[in-house]
Amino acid sequence: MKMTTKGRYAVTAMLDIALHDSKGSVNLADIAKRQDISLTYLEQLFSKLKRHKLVESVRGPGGGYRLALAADAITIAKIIYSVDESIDVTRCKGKQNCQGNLRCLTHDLWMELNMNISRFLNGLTLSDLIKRNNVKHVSERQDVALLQLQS
Amino acid sequence: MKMTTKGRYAVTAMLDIALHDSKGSVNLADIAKRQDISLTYLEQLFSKLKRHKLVESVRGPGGGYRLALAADAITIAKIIYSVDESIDVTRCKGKQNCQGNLRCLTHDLWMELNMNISRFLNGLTLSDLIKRNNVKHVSERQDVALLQLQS
DNA sequence: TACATAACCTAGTATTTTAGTCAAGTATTT
DNA sequence: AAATACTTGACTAAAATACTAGGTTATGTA
Repeated sequence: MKMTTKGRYAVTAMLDIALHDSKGSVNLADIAKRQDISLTYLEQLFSKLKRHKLVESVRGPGGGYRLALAADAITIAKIIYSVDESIDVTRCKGKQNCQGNLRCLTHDLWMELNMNISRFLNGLTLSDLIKRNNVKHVSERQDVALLQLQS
Repeated sequence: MKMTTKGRYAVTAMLDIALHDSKGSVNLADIAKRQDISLTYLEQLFSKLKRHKLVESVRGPGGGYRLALAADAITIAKIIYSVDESIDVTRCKGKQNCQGNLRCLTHDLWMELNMNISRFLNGLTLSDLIKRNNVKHVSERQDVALLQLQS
């Protein structure tokens, strides 16, 4: 699998929006501060998230991003897929040409692992995460920190 | 997670030994040919596998490597861990210092994914893989190919 | 209308990781 | 002694990652 900061940041940022979308839209500068992610890097990620129709943008003052779907319709798998292009652990991308033009000895093993990971990430949505106590606590801590920063 | 050719090659090579250990020991040159892996690269991997006591080496002519444990006692997780050092998807390596010195918003999510992957890879041994029909078929094909190469 | 705000876009780049190679060993069997 | 096979460590090209810089465009507000 390819599990990089790109995927981690994307999930974190999407979760941040889900937690703060009471105000209509959330701007990237706030997410950047709350989550300690570079603003310009976030912009790149959101260009992909928008292309995959997971968010909608509102331009101009007071604008920002909001979820394009309900939080319980956005799975973690979709988010990671949108920015990382793939969550594949095989070398051949499932094409079975890992040894010459045939399957390598462990091809099916990696395919199984793929399925296992996919099942987990597909079965988990943003709304599932929001409900969790640890997420609530961390989010509250971040909100307080941002307020102190601005005062 | 870090799932690279290192881990994939290691599992493939270990499986190759498990499939051919009737002769006492298997030398790396044969594995390299059967599995299309660079010999010197394999040497590096086996130095780690030996250090982690998954294989034993037999030096001198006719030597090679053999499993240090029964095939049903060697899990895929152990093999990957031996060469890749970790199958972790968090950024903080589980240390909870992903945001300053505190947990980031998605820390627990990645820990859960870690557990999920670990459960799968820990529950699967070399002997499980040997029993599979697709592994048998690919292995037979590789043996025939090696014989033709040598004649 | 001007201006501030925030999304949007295109390059470029430093750093890290990966996937190896190369060379010079050491140990063991025949 | 000679052949075979494992051992070790340093080195490297190429790719991927994680950014930064510097702009443009759209839109709401004074």
